[in-house]
Amino acid sequence: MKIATFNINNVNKRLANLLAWLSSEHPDVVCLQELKAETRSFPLAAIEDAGYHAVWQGQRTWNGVAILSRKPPVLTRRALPGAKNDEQARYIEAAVSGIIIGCIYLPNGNPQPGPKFDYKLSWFDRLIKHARGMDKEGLPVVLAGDFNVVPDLSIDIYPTRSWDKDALTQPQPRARFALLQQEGWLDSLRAKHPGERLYTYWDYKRQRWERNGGLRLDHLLLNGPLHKRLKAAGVDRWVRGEEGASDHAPAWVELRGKWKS
DNA sequence: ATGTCCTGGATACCAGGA
Repeated sequence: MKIATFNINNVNKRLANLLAWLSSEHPDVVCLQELKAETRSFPLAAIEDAGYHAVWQGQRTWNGVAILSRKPPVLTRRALPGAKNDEQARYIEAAVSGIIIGCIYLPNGNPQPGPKFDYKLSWFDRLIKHARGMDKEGLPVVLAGDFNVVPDLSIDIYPTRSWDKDALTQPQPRARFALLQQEGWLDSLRAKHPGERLYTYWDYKRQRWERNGGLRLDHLLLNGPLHKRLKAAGVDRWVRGEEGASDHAPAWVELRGKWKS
């Protein structure tokens, strides 16, 4: 069972890229971020034609998240709990094949310091709290998405000082990511590729893709009940090199065990 | 500081977000 996360950076603008990747890699479940489409503008017909069911939460202009699945996902949430007036479409959750899939688009947080960075940190705190609650219930959970965090500055970003003041590299969000790991959420790409430079995002600016100036921002975290099932993990880098590509590439995990309905 | 890509609102570019 292959579960992937892909910041598509406008699902309608890059629909051809998405469909090409789906037909080539055949993920069973896909978490999408940055749909940049209103709920009614989600390209459901094309996604169904490609063999997927979907649940999604759209928003005009910004954000937007979706979960695609070869078997019908059972929607469990369309927002992250813990805030009364958070209108931003950054979280959707569904059960697929006995696994809870949390699809995450964590706030970018720039510029920092400032209110956007504060929002990033409070959103992250809400995520940690919700993750604890789900873990306590003993269900297998995958938290997959664009966390907008570079976990380890020595290996998850190309050698540079350019991002030193950026919200993606600050100690506060990195400490929160580390806390999730301490609480049993396995960083599956890192677990399968210790010591290896892995990137999932390359800025459009300054030929970052051509120079492999990447950052690892997209993560798939597994709670305890899934650790033993982790078979493989990787990044579909080729997607970033296609015409009209998103600035992110898909990241994925392969889990052992039957794909059950 | 720069660079890219895209949207939206006010135009016939520019601000803003990522």
